[in-house]
Amino acid sequence: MNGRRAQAARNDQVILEAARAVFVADPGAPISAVAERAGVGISALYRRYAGKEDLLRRLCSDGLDRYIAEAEAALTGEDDPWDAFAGFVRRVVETDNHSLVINLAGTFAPGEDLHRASAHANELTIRIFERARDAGVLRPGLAVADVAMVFEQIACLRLGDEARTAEIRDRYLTLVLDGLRLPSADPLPGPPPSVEEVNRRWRFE
Amino acid sequence: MNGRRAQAARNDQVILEAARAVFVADPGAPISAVAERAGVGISALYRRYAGKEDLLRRLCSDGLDRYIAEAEAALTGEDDPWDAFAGFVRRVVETDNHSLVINLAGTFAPGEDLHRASAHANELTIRIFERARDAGVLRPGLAVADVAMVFEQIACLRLGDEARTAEIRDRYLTLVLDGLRLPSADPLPGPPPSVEEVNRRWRFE
DNA sequence: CCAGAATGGAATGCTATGTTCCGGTCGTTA
DNA sequence: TAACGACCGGAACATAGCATTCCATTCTGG
Repeated sequence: MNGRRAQAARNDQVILEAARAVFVADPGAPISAVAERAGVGISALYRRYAGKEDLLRRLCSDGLDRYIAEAEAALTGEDDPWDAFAGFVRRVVETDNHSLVINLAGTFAPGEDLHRASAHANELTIRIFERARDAGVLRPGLAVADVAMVFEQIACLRLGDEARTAEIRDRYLTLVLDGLRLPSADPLPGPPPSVEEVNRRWRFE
Repeated sequence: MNGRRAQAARNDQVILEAARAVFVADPGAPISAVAERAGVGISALYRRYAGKEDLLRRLCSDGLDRYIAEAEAALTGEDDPWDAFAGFVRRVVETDNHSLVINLAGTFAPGEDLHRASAHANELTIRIFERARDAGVLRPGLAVADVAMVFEQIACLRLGDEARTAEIRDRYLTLVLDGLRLPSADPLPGPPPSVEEVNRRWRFE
């Protein structure tokens, strides 16, 4: 149970969590900040990842997995289409998932697996969105990609420490969700973002 | 009309505009990017500003002046409290003023004049806000500092080129403003940001 | 025609940061 | 129990990016 092997396994976790925390707070943070936060040396990082880009890819991949898990939960665990939609959005915001994925997009070359995961995430989001739309609880004229933009505009809010930031985000997310749940209101101005527009920020190479 | 003197005067403008454009797009941009965009050499910059920080201060100061001008226009030129409020917010977003001020905050030491201007801007914002609130057109529980957070969450939206970005921002600003104009709705959750919280991001030294 | 303002852009010095390397620690196993 | 090696901390190294300086050159106002 104890021993070098066990510490190494624990470090796997500790390092991932530290990396997540650090890069969510500052996407341009140096590798050394991750090591410091994890309470390990830099070697412990390079033993596990080929380089910074490799770590970033891994974080992003994990982030997508969480997103997918939330989306699946929303599709299977909730009956009311609006509650499923709003709950999903709220949970993604709470876990700060979008901060991570957005901030890191473009800083590394995504692999084939990331593409697939991304496509899957997209598809699930569409299902959640269309279920709500078909139920007639959404403001007219909304598109799936609007959801991504909502994530983005909420994720950029920061105020003081983590707890206060969560509070503030909840505040404005409520505001925005109220604005989305208006079947009788006028459509929003301008063409909605297209999925292609939203995806363009990734570095495809 | 022509000549070295005239070119220099023209360059004053060209450089300021280039700097504004460059730093709005990327707050961490190098000085050389400004020179390139302005089509001048680096010397032309250093002849006018003592250093990067000096230029940033100047940009920020100009930004505040524009903000103040918009605020005063809203207070004197418009009768309806809601129209004054919404129009003001819209114009500030359109000129991308907040992007600049927010992005640059904390990267330089503000001088006494900036403090004064900032206080003035704040005061005008309060007047616009309270006029709308007292007219009963605002959602209950809103605070002045909520306006700053709205600027922030809209300013972080980017999509493709400048024109498309403006469209998208207009789209979500409409969404948010709709959410603010709901006198009968429930108050938003959580304590609103305080002015002090919002100002904390400045580097006071 | 010339003193000097204005400029372009290369040269300089520095900082931040990714990556490598080495000496040390301590389970593990023969 | 003795040596082996996985694992680790962190200093050392190499480099890229950037603010700032410097100087040769251009052009003009008197």
